[in-house]
Amino acid sequence: MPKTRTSAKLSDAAIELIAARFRALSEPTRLKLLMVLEEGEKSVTELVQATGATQTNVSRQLGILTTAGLLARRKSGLSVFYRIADPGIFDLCGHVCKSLQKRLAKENAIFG
Amino acid sequence: MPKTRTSAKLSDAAIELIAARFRALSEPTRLKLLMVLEEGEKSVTELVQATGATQTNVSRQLGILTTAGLLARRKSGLSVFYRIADPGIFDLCGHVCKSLQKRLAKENAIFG
DNA sequence: TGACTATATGAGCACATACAAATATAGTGC
DNA sequence: GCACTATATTTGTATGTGCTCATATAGTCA
Repeated sequence: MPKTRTSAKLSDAAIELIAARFRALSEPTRLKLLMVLEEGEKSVTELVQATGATQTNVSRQLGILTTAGLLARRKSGLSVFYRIADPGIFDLCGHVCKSLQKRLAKENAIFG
Repeated sequence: MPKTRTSAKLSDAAIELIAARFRALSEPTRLKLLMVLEEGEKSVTELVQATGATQTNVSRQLGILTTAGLLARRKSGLSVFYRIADPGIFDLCGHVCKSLQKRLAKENAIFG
């Protein structure tokens, strides 16, 4: 029996969904927001302060992350609080970090 | 003791590297190439046939994936063979798939 | 060398999107 | 209602990039 392949024969629509999820994670501004939110739920104002980005841009990127299903929204009075909807993201980031470290170590070894 | 956060206080440069890796995975054409290559090493011509994309575009996307460190190249005669350099990618795709399935199931449950 | 095949690259178009400035919306308290 | 605050959206601009057509490069074989 052949080794199982996880990604064989996925439909074009499924592939597009996967690509979209990666695309949501492909901007530093959005990654920073996610990392701040790893501490816990935060208001837009807090996120503006934490990231140094403009309010306009923070709102927009939060909207993108929410539409992508990565964040959840909760309104309370004047404020809107965002929180991580899918903690699995951090596993992804962790994997990527490990992979990058391995690659850089290999490149260093060549020139070391 | 607080729960360990994997992504706290990463430098801007590190965050940009992570974003770049996700960006490399954010296009269906490139995901398709990776999935075909999961079967094993393939020439550009084989990849053109397998994906239905133009030769120009396949070459270009293979270049991007190689620069991103996801593929490795091997020349043999007239042909160039590409292979997966970092099999960890498929873990990433698997995680994303599971996450998407969970989300879709939840959305279905709401309307079911 | 010349004809042929496989792959890569340059130029240009079309489209997406990150960002900012200004404005709109929604909620609070007087 | 009015002033005030917090968040979202509209508009415009600049930049990035996926794709294609045409061409260049590299290798094989006669």
